[in-house]
Amino acid sequence: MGATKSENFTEKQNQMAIMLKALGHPARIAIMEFLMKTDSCICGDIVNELPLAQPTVSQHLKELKSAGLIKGSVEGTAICYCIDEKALEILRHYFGGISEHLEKRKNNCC
Amino acid sequence: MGATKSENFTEKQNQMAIMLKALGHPARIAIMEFLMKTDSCICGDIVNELPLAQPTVSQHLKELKSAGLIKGSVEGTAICYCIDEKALEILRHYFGGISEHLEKRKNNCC
DNA sequence: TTTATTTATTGCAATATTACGATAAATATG
DNA sequence: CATATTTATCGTAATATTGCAATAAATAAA
Repeated sequence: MGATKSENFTEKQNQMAIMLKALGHPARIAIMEFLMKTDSCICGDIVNELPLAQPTVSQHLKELKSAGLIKGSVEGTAICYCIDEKALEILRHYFGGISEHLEKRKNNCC
Repeated sequence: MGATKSENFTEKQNQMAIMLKALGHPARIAIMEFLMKTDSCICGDIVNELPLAQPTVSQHLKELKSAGLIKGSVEGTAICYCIDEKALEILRHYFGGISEHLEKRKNNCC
C-alpha cells in the first residue's frame, strides 16, 4: 500500500491525473505563468523569479517536462523552456467539456 | 524541508495548485467523471464504481470537497456528492486563458 | 586546455500521500 | 429501543514528494 493503483484506471484518466498532478504545486503553477507572461524562457530567469533554490527549480522543471507540459531546448550553456501548447489544448478541452456538460444538464442535486 | 513553501507564492497560485493537486489522482479524476456522466451522486455508487476500498474512496471524496471541487448533502443515510460548477468554471477559465494567450503570440521559441 | 557559467544529478532529511482493516458515527426502519 | 445501512474516522504501513547542499555535467569563452 501507499502507492497509487494506476493499473485500475483508464489510460486517459491516468494521463489527465499525471498532467494535473504536475500542476498541483504552486511553484509549478508559478513557472507556467512565468513562461506564459514573459518572452524569456531561460532556466536561469525562472530560478531568479522563484523563491526556491536552483536544484529545486530544476526538479520542478523536470516534472513539468516529464508530464508533457513544457519542452526545453539547449541554447548555448542555457536551457530554454516553453509551454507545450498541445498539452494546454488538452486541458482546455477537458475542462471546457465538463463545464459545457454541467451547463447543459442543470439538474444538480446539491 | 519536505513541505511545500506555500507562503512564498500568491494566493491565486496556491488556490489553483490546491484544486489541481486534488485532481492529480486517477481515482479522483474517475470520481469527477462519474459524477459528470451519471445522474447518481450517492457515495455508495461511487464506491461500487471504483476499484478501491470504501475508506479510501471516502478519503478521496473528502479531498475533492476540501479543495472545493465537489459538495455533498445528506440524503437519508446516504450522502449525495455533486460537482461544484463554480470551481469547474474557474478551471475552464484558467486554461482557456492560457490557451488563448499562447494562440495569440505564436512566438514559441522551443 | 583552463576557466567561467549554467543546468542537472545525487543523497538525504522532513513531510505528505495512498490504501485499507477496524471501528465509530449517523440515520432510517422495524 | 434495537438493528441494519451507509459513510466517516482512526491507526498504521508503504510509498512519494519537497527542498536543498554538494557536486557533477555540459557548453562557451579565454
